[in-house]
Amino acid sequence: MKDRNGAGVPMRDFSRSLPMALLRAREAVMERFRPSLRDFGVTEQQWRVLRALYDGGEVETGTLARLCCLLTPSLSRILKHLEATGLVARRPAPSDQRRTLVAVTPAGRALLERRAPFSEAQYRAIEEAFGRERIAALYETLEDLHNALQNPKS
Amino acid sequence: MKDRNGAGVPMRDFSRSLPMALLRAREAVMERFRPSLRDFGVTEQQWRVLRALYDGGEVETGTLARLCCLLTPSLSRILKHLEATGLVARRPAPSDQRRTLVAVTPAGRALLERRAPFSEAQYRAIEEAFGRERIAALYETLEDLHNALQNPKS
DNA sequence: GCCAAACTATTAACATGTTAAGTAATATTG
DNA sequence: CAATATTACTTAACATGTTAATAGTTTGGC
Repeated sequence: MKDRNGAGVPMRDFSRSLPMALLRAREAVMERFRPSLRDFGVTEQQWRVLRALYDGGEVETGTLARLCCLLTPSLSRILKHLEATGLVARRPAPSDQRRTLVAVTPAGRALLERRAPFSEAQYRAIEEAFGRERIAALYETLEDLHNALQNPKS
Repeated sequence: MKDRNGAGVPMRDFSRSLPMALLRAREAVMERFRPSLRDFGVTEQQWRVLRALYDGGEVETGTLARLCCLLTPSLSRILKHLEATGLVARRPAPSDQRRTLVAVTPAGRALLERRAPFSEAQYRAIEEAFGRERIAALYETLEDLHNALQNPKS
């Protein structure tokens, strides 16, 4: 009898909280990456931004926020910091002065390339501990879940 | 050729970031719960604390932090807030004055019971959108991942 | 061209995440 | 039992999460 209150709606078991389960798993993963982030003097979010900019040229702030799963007020502060430390560069978009284009600088790229091996080593350790195929399946499940919730049946 | 830098360590595709994948999925889930949290005037973390206290009596601060996946400095501030608003009560443990015991108050319990139905409704919607069995399987995978990373082969 | 509406980025305010330092109580050791 | 180490919690400082408000641009009707 989980319903200790008599209100008619039994309280879900705390262990069956989907946000908690996702958070716990994420924390377990992040524990592996935090040491090298700390060693290189960047936060998790700052790294996400640099990482998203590595592949190519300039990206609009709004797009960057979606890519990094950051809200624009957070990204605004992060970019201010990254610009101050010379890791990214910003300029207004020529065609639309409202938009800002962001790009990684050579210094930012150098930082990315120095830390990448440490990150990859942890990925190998994680895949060894949990199984390469299970990790791949998890990626797919998580993406499916995201899509299922993002696009309601309309 | 992903290795655009010549450094010998190709950069992992950004879409294959496990922390990002877990975060994106979690954000998609949380979007469903944020409206009612906001309506009831509690943050996600405050709710986690109340939720963890619902089942029973007094819980030590350190235990509560582990249960809620919060760091103790964060929990310290959250408890101060919850105590000030009368949703929880704290007292020093009789046997060890260093420890603090936390319990939910009747007001806190009332809040829990008022919001619970809204939360459950979202769980039903999520299960309908994604599948009850797939959700159950995901819980298990996430717990396995947590355990695999928590307990290294020693 | 003018004005209201929509859009983009930023700032503000409060809450939390993260690491380091501090404080008080208890446990250990010599 | 006194000096020391350890433990539990808190505080501090800086970075980010979250929501609301603001400022500068652009767009669309008229």
